[in-house]
Parts: sequence; structure tokens; C-alpha cells
Amino acid sequence: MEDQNDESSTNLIINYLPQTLSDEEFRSLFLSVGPITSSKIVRDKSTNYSYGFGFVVYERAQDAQRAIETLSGLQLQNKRIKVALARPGGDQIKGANLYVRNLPTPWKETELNKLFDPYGKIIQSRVLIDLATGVSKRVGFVLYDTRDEAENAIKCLSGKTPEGCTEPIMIKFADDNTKKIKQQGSVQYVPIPNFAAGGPMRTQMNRFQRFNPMAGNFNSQVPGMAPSQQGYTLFVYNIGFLATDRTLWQLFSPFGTVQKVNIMLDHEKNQCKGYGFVTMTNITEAQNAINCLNGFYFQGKPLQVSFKNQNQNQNQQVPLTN
DNA sequence: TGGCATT
Repeated sequence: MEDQNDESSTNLIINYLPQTLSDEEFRSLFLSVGPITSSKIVRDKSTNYSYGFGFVVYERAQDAQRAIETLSGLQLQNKRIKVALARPGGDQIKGANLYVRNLPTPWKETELNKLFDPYGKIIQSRVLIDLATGVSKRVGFVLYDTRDEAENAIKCLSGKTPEGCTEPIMIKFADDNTKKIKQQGSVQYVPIPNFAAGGPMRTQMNRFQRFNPMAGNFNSQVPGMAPSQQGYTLFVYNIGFLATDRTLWQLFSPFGTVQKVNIMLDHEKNQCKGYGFVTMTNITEAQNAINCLNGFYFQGKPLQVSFKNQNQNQNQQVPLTN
């Protein structure tokens, strides 16, 4: 009872970290709750690429608990981080992730969980959604607490046609994604432009926004965002009064196809009002531009970049007029 | 066959 400060109650795993979050930002965020023993974003050893999760060990269990309560669900850039006690490591939790195919199209995580729940403790699950159409890819993942549970689920469910399904579901152990991050695909890891990379460190406050964890699903990738036939329009705020259309082209072209840019002008002063819009063709490229440019200092001020249709959630600075 | 759940 006395020693509640062993690692089982002080070691936290943090999931859904934004790709560009630095180790320093990560550390200082969790330091704001109390003294910590260690912090680490898990990265590829050779490329330093973040796997999107990390660990923090607090000195005191009570601070770890408070970090869970106060920081889980915090929106960082385009992500909502999740903070939870880390499970004790060990061989039994490795290889516990399942890949599932032939799911009924309407199924979400709720239905997937219901099917897999009887065979073990589900840590995380996901149904893959086509981002452009919003339609299920009929493929999902179920991560169990232990390998044994995953094996059991395979044994019991493989080839079965569960209630609500019209064909047998296919279950396999999932590929270990964290060990071989895709290097192919040019938009996966586009370097940020030099002026952003070399600039001062971003402030945190402009990117930290409270979020009610009960209001949303941790699994949703791009909440509140709707594709349009004309492409994906981004709202760019704090771009400065000297900005022109050309500025937006220069900022966003490195991330993919830019269809259109539109600087909002103050016609009396004949200068930029400090914000504009950029329409990109490809949602992945648009998202990557957001990941890389949101929060970065540009000419002395932190840019705010988001999907235009998402702005109602994000400390709106100006009314949306187009 | 995941914008990444065990360092």
C-alpha cells in the first residue's frame, strides 16, 4: 500500500502524438503536471521518425494519475493524444495485434469490439475508412492485451460468419507496422520548408486546445472534415500583412498539388488581412501540409493551418466568409 | 495492412 510509486503506476504510454512534436515539447507538456523520471518519443533509430507514441515515467503515481486525467484527450495540432498507464512489457503482449478482413460495410469499432470482446481484453481497435469517401474499407485491426488472447480469437472466429456478416471474416496476425514505417510514398514524410524548419520553436499554447474525450472517438482520424469535389480547402491564419498569393504558393507547394490560393485583402490598406485559403487536390498532402505548417513560425508569427471546415473547433480568429 | 499501443 505504501509504495504506490513503482512503474506499474508511474509509467504512462502516450498515443496519437503528432508527427512533428519534438522531444522537448513532449517533455515540457508532461512536466507541467509534476516531476518526471524520464520521457521518450519512440522513434526509428536511423531516421528519427516518430512512431506516434511515447512514454513518460513520473516520480509519483499521483502525478501520473493526474496526467491521465488532465492531458488525455488534449488536442495537439491535428491529433488528440491519449494518455494511459503503460502495461508492463514482456513477450506476452507482443504479437497480439490482429488484422481482420471482410467486415460488414456499416461496422465501426463498436461492432468490431463486440465480436472480439469475448476472447480477451481489447487494448485498441480500428476499422479502416477511406478518407476520401468516408466508406469503410471493411478491414480492421484488433489489438489484444496478450498474444494468447489474440490466438484464441483467431481459433474461435477464423472463417466463421458472425451474426450480421454475409461472408466469413478473415483473421490474421497483423504486420508489425512500427518496425517498418513506409518509406515509399512521397507525401508520407515531406520535409518542412527551410524557413519553417530553421525558425524559432513553436509556441505551444496556440496549438493546445482542450477537448472533451467523451465527445469523440479516439479512432477518428480527421474529425469534422468533409471532402469536396473541388479539393480540400485549408484555412491559413497569421500569415502576416505582407503575404500575397505567391506566399501561399511557396508555403504549400512543397507538400503537393495546390489548386488555388486566395489571400484575403484589406482593400483600403491594399494589404493582406493576415489570413487566406489554400485548396489542395489530395487530402493526404493537405493533411501533411497541416501537420508540418500548423504552429510553425512564419515571419515571426506562428501559422495556424487547418481544414477550413474544421475551424469551428479551433479557436477561430476570424469569421469564415468564403 | 493503421498517421503508428510497449521503449
